Amino acid sequence: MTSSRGVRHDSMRARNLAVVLGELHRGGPLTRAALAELTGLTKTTVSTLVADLLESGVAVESGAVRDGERGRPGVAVSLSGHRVATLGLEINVDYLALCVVDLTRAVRLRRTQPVDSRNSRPDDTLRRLRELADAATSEAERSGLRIAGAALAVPGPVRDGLLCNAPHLGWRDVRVSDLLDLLDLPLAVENEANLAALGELWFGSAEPDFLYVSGEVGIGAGLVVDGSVFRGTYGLAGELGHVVVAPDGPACRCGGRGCLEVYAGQDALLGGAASIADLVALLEAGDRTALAGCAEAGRALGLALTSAVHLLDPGMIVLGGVYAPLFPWLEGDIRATLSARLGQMRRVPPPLAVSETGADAAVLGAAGLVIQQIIADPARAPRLWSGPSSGPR
Amino acid sequence: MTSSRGVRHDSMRARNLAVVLGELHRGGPLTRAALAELTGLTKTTVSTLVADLLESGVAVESGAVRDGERGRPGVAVSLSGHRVATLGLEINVDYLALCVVDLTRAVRLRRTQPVDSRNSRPDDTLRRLRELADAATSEAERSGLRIAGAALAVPGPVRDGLLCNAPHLGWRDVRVSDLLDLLDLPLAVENEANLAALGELWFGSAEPDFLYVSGEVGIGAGLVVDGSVFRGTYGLAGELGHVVVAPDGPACRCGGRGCLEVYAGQDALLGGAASIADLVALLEAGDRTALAGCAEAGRALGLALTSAVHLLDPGMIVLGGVYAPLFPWLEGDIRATLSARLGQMRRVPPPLAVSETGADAAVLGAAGLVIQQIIADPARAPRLWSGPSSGPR
DNA sequence: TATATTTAGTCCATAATCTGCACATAATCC
DNA sequence: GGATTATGTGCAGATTATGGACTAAATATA
Repeated sequence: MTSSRGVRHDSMRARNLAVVLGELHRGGPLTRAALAELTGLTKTTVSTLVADLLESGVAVESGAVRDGERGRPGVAVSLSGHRVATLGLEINVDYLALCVVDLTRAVRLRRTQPVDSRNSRPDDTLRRLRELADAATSEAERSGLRIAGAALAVPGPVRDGLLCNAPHLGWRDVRVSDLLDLLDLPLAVENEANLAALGELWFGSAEPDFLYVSGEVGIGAGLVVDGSVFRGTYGLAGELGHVVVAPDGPACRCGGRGCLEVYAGQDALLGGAASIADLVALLEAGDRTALAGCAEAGRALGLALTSAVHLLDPGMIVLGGVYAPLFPWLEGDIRATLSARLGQMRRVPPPLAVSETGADAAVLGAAGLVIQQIIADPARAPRLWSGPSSGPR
Repeated sequence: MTSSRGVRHDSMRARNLAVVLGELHRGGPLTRAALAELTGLTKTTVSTLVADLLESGVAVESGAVRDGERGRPGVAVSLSGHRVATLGLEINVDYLALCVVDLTRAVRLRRTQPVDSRNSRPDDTLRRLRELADAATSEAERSGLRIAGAALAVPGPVRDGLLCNAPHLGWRDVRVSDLLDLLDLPLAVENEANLAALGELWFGSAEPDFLYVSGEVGIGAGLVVDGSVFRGTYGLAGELGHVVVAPDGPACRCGGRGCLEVYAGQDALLGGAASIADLVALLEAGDRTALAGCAEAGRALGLALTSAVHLLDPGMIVLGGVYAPLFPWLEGDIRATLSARLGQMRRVPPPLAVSETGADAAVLGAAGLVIQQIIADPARAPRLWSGPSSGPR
């Protein structure tokens, strides 16, 4: 809907560069001939584009390829993980996390630092995060990687780079990007649940359509449709935690009543247990109270997900965060509720699965997002085209 | 996420043609100089592109333009409504409808035929619709319009051109497009609520972000974000009617319990009244039962919309269909419920408004959708470039 | 083993399209 | 009436992709 600019020769080339890079990213190593076939460009054009990619170190030739067919073998070209990398950052309630991911989406570095940021001052937390990031950047550069961009996951909705409201941190309207721009990198800021969903997309199940349910202190969800996140109008979509489960239920800290979070948030789940690990131990031991709590949470999740399925139409549902270890005790009730309530509307309810990424889904998704941006428009990535000329020739 | 093809010279030109056309569509009459400014193309390029548009009759020059500034006045160029038009079609439970809309989105023709299609045979209904469409096409062509494409609104979810399930018609898995392709036009098929939302976008409030709530026998909703409809994974998104309002409420025909439709569907609203007009009369007369029914429906809508706001993050909420005439009696309860429940999460709840389009929002949206497709890619519109050569030169 | 066939990748002349500048045009300003 | 300013067009030149010829390197076949 927004105005778009005309295409000139240089943007045509930039686009074709992106198309070639995109195919390399999707299809693993490919010969120039295969790239020509896939993109519809001629072999000549592909050759010149590939030459640019090779020169910049974004791609490498990885030896001859035998198709088992006759004819001259092609030279496989693939993305190079040796030169370009991105930085994923996360601020959460009780830890800071970071990772460095290369162009092939291989994780090159991870760091987690336990920091209790409940009711913290944003400046302090951000300074600490910057120190972490600086150290990681140096380390990455020592191994020949150039950090081309960064993204930050925060536990709350983000609108135009402004963290609107992070209740568990006690932050409100924090312009996070300003405070971190000393990193001298383009920095994207995004909701933790959305980035965790992307983490699951690129580092987990690899299904292109699903709803990632992030069970933390709060409950968020990130919907991925055809490989990209649905953000809604203001980036506030996916607040599964406050979907109405019981109109006259107990009050929720959001001001409503009977929200999902009241029944299935981390605090509700824990009950008497001190931690999720403890809770799992209790469940394994067959503790009545713990089992009943989980069953109630499962039913509540089933109800909220019923509404979510009707409104969002996810391809599948992936449970992550604290729900991952509790999955065996939640699965049955969620599935039963969904099946009963979706009844006539769908032949089968969306499949239900556990997240395949660990606790660091969000940082991974953050780093992966920047990779995606680079693949989508390599010509605009600032640190890609080093040297005297400032872009692909 | 899906593979995309390389850009060649002809696609560069096609894209620029679309960009220019898009600006004309958004910005009313514009001079070539203004177009050059807006698109970033040179005046020369714009001139040649505009020449193509003028020659094909898609655009017209509409006289000199005085900016009040000095300098040579420009010639205003605008979309022409005299040559290209599209056809909007709708099959609903108790009527067939149709409209012809020209490139400027002016409505050139409307037809509605009351037909009770409850438990009908698809073939019969489609044959009747085709007769209507043929007649309208002839009439449009007599006034010099060329129908360049059509879209059809149906009361049920659509997936890949297949009408999956229209409970009120009693249809299931009907390949609607096949049965209508005798029209010899490209035909898109889409859910009634989604198209009604687009109708509201283009022929109503013109806000770029909103959730259109379509109250009919069933309750659907179409979310528009930045001028385009959100469809979910399989095109089933927006089923507001089956969002859970009361987990243990009365059974719904969908198999669930306590769905919104049970409280606020047309049947529930009508209560004893014979029609919506009757109901309005009762409400105006202060009938206790009718008022109580509306209040309950309003509260239920408020609850379902609370969940919808959390999950979809609409810019505003527009009530259409039978809710339009009942708006005065629903507004208060909906607003109160939303405000109370969204409390801490948002500074203000999304604005609530009545639809500005009448009952024919869906047909209008259907015709408008085809217009949008033409604007977005004029080079590919089959009937645009008539004459010996089969495309822009 | 020699030759034909097939496929990969490069070279170069050609074609399509946009740009940049010069220029004619048409209005206002003084 | 001349200076100024802005619009729109013509033409040479730049950029990029194409298409066919050509080289390269493998297998198939005689």
